[in-house]
Amino acid sequence: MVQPEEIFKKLISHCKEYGFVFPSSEIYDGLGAVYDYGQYGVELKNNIKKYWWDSMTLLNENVVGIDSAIFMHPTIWKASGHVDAFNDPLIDNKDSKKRYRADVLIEEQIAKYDDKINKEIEKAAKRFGDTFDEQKFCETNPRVLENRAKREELHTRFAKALNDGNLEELRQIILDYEIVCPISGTRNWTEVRQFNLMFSTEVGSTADGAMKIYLRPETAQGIFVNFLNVQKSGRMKIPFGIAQIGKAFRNEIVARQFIFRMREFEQMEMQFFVRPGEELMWFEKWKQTRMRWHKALGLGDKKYRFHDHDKLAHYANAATDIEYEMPFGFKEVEGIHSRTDFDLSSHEKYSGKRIQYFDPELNQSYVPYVIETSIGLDRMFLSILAGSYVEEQLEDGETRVVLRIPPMLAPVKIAVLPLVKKDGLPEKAREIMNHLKFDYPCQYDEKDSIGKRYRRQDAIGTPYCITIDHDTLVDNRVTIRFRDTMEQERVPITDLGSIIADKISMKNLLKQIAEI
RNA sequence: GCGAAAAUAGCUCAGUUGGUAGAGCAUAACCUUGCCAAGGUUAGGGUCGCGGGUUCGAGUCCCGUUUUUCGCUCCA
Repeated sequence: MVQPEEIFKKLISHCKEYGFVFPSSEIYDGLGAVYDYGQYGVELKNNIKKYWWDSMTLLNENVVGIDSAIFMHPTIWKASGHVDAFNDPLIDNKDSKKRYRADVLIEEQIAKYDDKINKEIEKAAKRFGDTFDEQKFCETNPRVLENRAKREELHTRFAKALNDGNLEELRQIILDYEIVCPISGTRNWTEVRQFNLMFSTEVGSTADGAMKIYLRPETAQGIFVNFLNVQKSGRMKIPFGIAQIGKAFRNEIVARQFIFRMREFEQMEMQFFVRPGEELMWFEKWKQTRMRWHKALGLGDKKYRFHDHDKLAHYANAATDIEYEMPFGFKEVEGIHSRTDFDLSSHEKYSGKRIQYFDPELNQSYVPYVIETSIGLDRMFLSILAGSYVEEQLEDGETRVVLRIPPMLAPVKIAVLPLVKKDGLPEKAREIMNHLKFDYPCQYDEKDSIGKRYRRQDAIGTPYCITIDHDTLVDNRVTIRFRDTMEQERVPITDLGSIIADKISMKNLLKQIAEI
């Protein structure tokens, strides 16, 4: 029994060896958590995009697409909450391995001085009864004075460090005041780090005129800020959706597990705008629709599950993940969130523009509620490879490595193989390929034995191999060999199109999810 | 970010107490063969992740660093 962990390692090797995924900048030692897609990877990825895009825009009359810029006005990220939510100075205790906000630790220390002072005052108040003069006591009692001075000194230092954004000073304060970890009780601290999720850059050439902008950490905001544009120019009526595929960037501190968590990644998002009060009904509807989309690929229904969120984000009133069983456990591939009117309202507030929809049936205006479906394209890619990669034991004891990629997503659909590279077979093969290549991604191969060529195609997931032999020259029939069963069938060349077209047609896949 | 492990050819790996860099598969050419990783001949490909140190001498020992995997942590 091969461990899932082993399979994952093999899958990563396979991705590199067969041109699906390469580490970025590899000849310069690589760049952490960034990957490039190779010649077959990009085809698979494009096919996944097409499946998603068509399922959104073709199957739903009321869903349209956009492609917004990665650069956006910086205020957008204030409105979305991304700027404020991630500006905390954090510090780790190496013994307990717990992470704290450095400013909170210091504030707690300040509170301790306050406690000490208050205790002195309470004690004195009990002792002196009605004659107790708190102000005078505080001005004369040495212990109170000492604690007050220390508190004041700490507070001044702390305020200055915060103001200057001086992270080293924050750490020094924690060391100087001998602040310990509440759990381990030790002072074994790491550096203080500012966790900023967003990558920033500058627009404008000179330091004076330069404006700090961020690479988008999600594609959703590009849809929200274009809500009015699309609604008005497309004469869209609620409910309707806007779909988008694009890159997003997050400066993850821990980015790992191959392409599962990358710093640069691609999202496929659809924001569906609905009447307030109807959002949970639509949430449920999209939950089912999206799960159907996943399961239609045929990787196995048991590999998918919902994970409903108990703790909801500040903007959501319902949320679930669609998880896929990766070699390293069930992991989120897609998120479906009921985002309420948080985003549009926030943009109304920050932009000063009225972002509302006049509903003729209700005869009133409102800020629409939003159901978001957001899928990580790279994770989807990984789930398909993980679900397709098989090391198969053959009857003769040999093993073959085969990628059982759903045929409509496979990077190469057909391999055209002359049985031998002489006697006019290559010429005949070329002739057949020249007919097929306009409709299907084909690959021609005449090197090595036929068996070896079949295995090479198995390794990149090509569903159909067509072999041209000596008889072909006479009867115009070829052997078609099927990837998954290894079975062969002899068919007329003229039938090839009809045999293959059906099986790799995206249309049939879409029909599957539309009809239910 | 903390801790652990690893890094040698495109891939998987070997490399003896420190003494001139290896295999299998893959790639390319030719011969032979022809339906599931065939055989033969030949060729290309590695400053052993990078930088220091110890040593007469380092792939091998020590330190640092980068990258990857795993555990913990984080993921609005």
